[in-house]
Amino acid sequence: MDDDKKQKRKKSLEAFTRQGILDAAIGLLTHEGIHGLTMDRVAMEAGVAKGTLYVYFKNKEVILDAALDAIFDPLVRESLALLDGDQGPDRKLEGISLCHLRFFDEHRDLIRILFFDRERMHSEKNHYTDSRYRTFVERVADVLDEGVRQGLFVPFDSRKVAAMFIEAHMGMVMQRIHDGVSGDVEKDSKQIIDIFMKGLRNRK
Amino acid sequence: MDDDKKQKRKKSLEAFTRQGILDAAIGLLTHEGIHGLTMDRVAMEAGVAKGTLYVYFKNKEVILDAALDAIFDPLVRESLALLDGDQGPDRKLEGISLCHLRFFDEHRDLIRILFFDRERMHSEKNHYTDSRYRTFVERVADVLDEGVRQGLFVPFDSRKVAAMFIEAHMGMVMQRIHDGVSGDVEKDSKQIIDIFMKGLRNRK
Amino acid sequence: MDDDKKQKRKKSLEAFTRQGILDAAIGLLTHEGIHGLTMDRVAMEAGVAKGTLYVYFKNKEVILDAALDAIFDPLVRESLALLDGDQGPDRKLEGISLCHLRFFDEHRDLIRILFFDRERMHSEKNHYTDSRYRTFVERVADVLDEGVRQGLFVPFDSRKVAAMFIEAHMGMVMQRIHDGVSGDVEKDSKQIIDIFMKGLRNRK
Amino acid sequence: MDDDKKQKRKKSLEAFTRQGILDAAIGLLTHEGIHGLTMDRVAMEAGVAKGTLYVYFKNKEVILDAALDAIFDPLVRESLALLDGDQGPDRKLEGISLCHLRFFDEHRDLIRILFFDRERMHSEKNHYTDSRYRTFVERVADVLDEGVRQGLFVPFDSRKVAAMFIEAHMGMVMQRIHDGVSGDVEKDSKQIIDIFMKGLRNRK
DNA sequence: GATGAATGAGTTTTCATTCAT
DNA sequence: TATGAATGAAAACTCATTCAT
Repeated sequence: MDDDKKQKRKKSLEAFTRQGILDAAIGLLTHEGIHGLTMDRVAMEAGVAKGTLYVYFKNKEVILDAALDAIFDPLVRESLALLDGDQGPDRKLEGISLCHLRFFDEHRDLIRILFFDRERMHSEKNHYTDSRYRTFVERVADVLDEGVRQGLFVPFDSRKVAAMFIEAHMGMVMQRIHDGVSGDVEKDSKQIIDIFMKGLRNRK
Repeated sequence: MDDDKKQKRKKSLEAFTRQGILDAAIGLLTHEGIHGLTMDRVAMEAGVAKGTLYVYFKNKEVILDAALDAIFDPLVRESLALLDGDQGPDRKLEGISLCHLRFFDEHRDLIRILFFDRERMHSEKNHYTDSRYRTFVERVADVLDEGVRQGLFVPFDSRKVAAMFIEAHMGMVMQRIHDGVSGDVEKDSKQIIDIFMKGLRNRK
Repeated sequence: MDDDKKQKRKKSLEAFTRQGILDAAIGLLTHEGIHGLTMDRVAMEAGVAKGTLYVYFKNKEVILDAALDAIFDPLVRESLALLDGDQGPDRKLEGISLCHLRFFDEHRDLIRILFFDRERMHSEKNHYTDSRYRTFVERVADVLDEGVRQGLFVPFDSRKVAAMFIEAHMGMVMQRIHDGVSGDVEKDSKQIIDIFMKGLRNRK
Repeated sequence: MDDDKKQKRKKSLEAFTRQGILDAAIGLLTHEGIHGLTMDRVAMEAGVAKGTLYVYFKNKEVILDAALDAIFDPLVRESLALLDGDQGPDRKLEGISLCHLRFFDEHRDLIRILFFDRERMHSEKNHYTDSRYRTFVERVADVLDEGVRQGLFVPFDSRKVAAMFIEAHMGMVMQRIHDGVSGDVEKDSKQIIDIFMKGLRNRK
């Protein structure tokens, strides 16, 4: 029992340090960008020695991946909750649209990380990295398919359209950032939804 | 006349080396990505000494910029020709759509460069870099505005929609690449156009 | 207590490496001049990796500065001790004279470093560098002023004369080096003091 | 005779180019300092090709030397004229003092070059460089000796005192520059002369 | 003689990773 | 487990000099 306790304590302590490192990485990533993420800075920010990083993570790549996962976790979580919900496909898409626009509106620093992620994503060696994005496309495609099945939409290659839908949001976000506009997310979301709904809707 | 000839020869020789360096940079960029673009590699690939690079280009940044310009030149050229043409807005958008899909279909390696460019684009220090993209957005927005003026489209924030339109293509391209599908660009282009046309069309 | 010991050991070890680097820099500086001071050479001479230099010093500039400080530290220390002493102004000047001549007699290699320092000193960007020299001029000027106040000297622009006094020593040192004479510092010092005392003395 | 003319023409042309290169080097040296003197810049400034520099001068070192000679030529010339004149030793020293102070007052940019020269001067490999300075010391020493012979001064090691005398001027100049004072050279010259005259004067 | 394209050794700096303690 | 001193490969950039034309 004592051993059990000890082990538990140890584990929680371990998790604590691990999380501290991750938090440091996330902070660096969001506030200073990809180039701010050096092992030195992470260690310093996390308040541990450089060597310790390698106790918890195999190498920088792994830290980066974990950090990206953690960063986008809220968005992914909210999106999946929506997609798994019991609303109709159209309402689900609206929800997705809104939460994406909101997320990047609040975390505009993340945009350049997202694009960095894309860069890695499409490099041969990092094929595995795109899992986040891929699953998301699949899930959105599922919703579209459901819409088609319900006779709401005309038939189409749902994954391609899903990708378009998602990227269209990125275009909107970038334009918003460029314009320096932050508020009124709803209107912009409505614009996107409007186009895609009209564009896909099955008119009897 | 002799002098004229000489000068011509010299100039062409100069241009030759310059082009060789640029070609090396382009090759590296497309096949190995941004991180493959080191001055050492460029020099090696171009078959010149490292110092020679600095005779023709002030620094790495300039080479990178020139390479990106050269890479996207055909696309930019074709796009602008279309946009400047005298077709109706709808035909122009169709043309743009098709030539983008075709370009990235043939140069799929370039996708990750494009995203890298995006990354730079949104980093504070390189604000100016996005000129390529920005002007393109503006031009597409102009076409959309023309469509609105002609009563073809309902009114909307043309720049936001333009950004969406362009990005939707990127989504489509990425999905095509993921699917390993290359042919049948027309169909996919039609899909995009279909959505946006229906989505924006003024229904009397 | 164990911890205390450990920390002490660690600190001394750290100081050891740091000093080793500094010694290497000093050696290079004195024996090969400014142009011998490359990071490669310093690392090699200190028996550490190049990267290690940057663990202990931010950049080359800092190493150079630290090395110059270390080199001139004995002279500065002795001079300031003299200047802060409670002897009369005339005895203080004699002391300064003697210790300067002695110092450069023993470290004649350093002369050219001194001049390098001067060179930096008067280059626009390194205005701040001359602090070593400037404070010294000020201090000597203070002594001269004291002499004036005591009625020992006639009034004059003390800082200008201080600069002259110091530089006159440099002239003497250079001439001694040229002549290949090393001994009999006292006599030469007396010569300088003689001129300046007679030159400045208030005759009744 | 034709050949003779041709040769003359050639020679004068040659001298012309040579001088142009030298002028460029001098301009660079005075306005941008030692570090501004790159072969590229010299060639550009002189309006010749880089290779041409090597037709007229063996290497950079030679250009530098020639440039320094040219820069200090007016000062050297005036000084030697004074020293060779038929005034008394005291008047000669006064003249030297004044023309030095004036020279550096007008060409304060040159100070840092002078010190750079010093640095080279005392580096083993460039022993020969100090000839300018050495001869000057010798000449001043001659004047001092003359003064001793005339019973004007007490006996002393004239070369050491000559070096002191010259360096004292450098100290004065540096202090003047530091103070940002430019005018009233005469007063400062008088100060130096006053000290050395009283210091060396034979009082019956 | 004049050119200027090309060179390449040499310089500073960064940073992920290792390893003895 | 945790440390952090040490590493060294890799990167960008400079510039005096050479040499074919």
